[in-house]
Amino acid sequence: MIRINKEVLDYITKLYCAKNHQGIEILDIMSGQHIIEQQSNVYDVYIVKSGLAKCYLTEDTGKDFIQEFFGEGEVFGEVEMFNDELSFCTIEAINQMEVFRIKRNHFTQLVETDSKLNKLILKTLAQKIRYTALRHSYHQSHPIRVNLLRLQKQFPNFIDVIAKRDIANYLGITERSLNRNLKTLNESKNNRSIN
Amino acid sequence: MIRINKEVLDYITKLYCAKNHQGIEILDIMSGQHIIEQQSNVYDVYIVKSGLAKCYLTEDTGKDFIQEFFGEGEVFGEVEMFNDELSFCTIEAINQMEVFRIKRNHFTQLVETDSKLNKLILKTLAQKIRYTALRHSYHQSHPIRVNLLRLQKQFPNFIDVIAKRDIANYLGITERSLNRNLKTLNESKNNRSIN
DNA sequence: TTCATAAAAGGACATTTGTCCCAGCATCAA
DNA sequence: TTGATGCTGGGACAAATGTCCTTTTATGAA
Repeated sequence: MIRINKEVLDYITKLYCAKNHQGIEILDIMSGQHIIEQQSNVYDVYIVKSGLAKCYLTEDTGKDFIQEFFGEGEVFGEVEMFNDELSFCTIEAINQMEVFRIKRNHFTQLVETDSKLNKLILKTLAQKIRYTALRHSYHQSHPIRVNLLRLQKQFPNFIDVIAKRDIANYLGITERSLNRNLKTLNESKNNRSIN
Repeated sequence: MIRINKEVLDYITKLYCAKNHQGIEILDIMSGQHIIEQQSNVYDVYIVKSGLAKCYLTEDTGKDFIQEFFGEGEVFGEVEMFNDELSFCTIEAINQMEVFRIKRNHFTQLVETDSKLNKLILKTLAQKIRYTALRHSYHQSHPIRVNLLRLQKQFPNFIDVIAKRDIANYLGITERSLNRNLKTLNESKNNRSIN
């Protein structure tokens, strides 16, 4: 649900300092701001320094589907770069953020010349494939209630950090359905503590 | 649904010939054979030369979730390699296949030294991220009927090539539900042709 | 404060999907 | 032939989810 990548964060931070900020800038992002817009060109690669963003696609039905929540060290914009296509998702800050920004050409050059970064990016992409596969499979194969319990176990306070609508869009369900399940979860929890 | 990657197929075929088969072998795979097994070590990277495989995860509930169908040029085993983890899915031939097999160490070395292959693999990984994101979003945001129409448009004969059970597992629904939707689709088609 | 707006919660009903089960049909071996 | 087995399609009912709508509770701006 909330992805972080400490390895990348450390490496980019090191690069940022070592090269005396050349080619890498830090941006402040307000909550609600769109860093990347669906169906538009992407000219830079970003790495989350602090704060939280949601990555979502808007369908022709008007429904939003949240792919992931990006925390520290998560990279975005790189998929569009390697594919050389328009962005397939929107990246929106859900609180105050700081991000590293690296221009496309500069990032390409870094990946070509810095073999450690090259490996790190290969690994990062592979991780993205792995965890989205695992998550989608789990969501499809388990009832909503079980998915909520799983989130609760992994991120005990997710319900406070992330808006209900976003949680519903992440699970691919309606808010109504989410509420129903949360209610029955709490009821069964209370019943257990009474008995 | 059925992924192919001509660019990779061409490049690997070229490598296979140029290096006089060194480090790359071709394997014959029978229908039904498991090339990679979930939760086990992966010692090689594979590229589909011909035939079709399904890539699926089996959940603790016993349900299978099909990630994708791999056709010519699709790469697998590389995600596990870059992550250095056990396989998260099973790759099973659904008809007679031929695959290229490259040993892990050799593939690592190729990716490090052959900058064209390096770029190709980066692109391949990025494509996997992109199309799975698009597909899952579409599936979650549209009713089954619309998803079937979409498959029908993209792969007119998918219903003949792929078993019903596999289609259901790909869409994350039961066979019963798949049948119902297929039936109403055909009925509305017949009604249109009558009027 | 007050008003406007958004977020959260849930009632009522329609629709969809899942579960369980059975019938029909083909295949194959005894 | 006969019986066993597996595959497919679909009926009937239960359960889950979506849709629509109302009420309440924050939240923020004027």
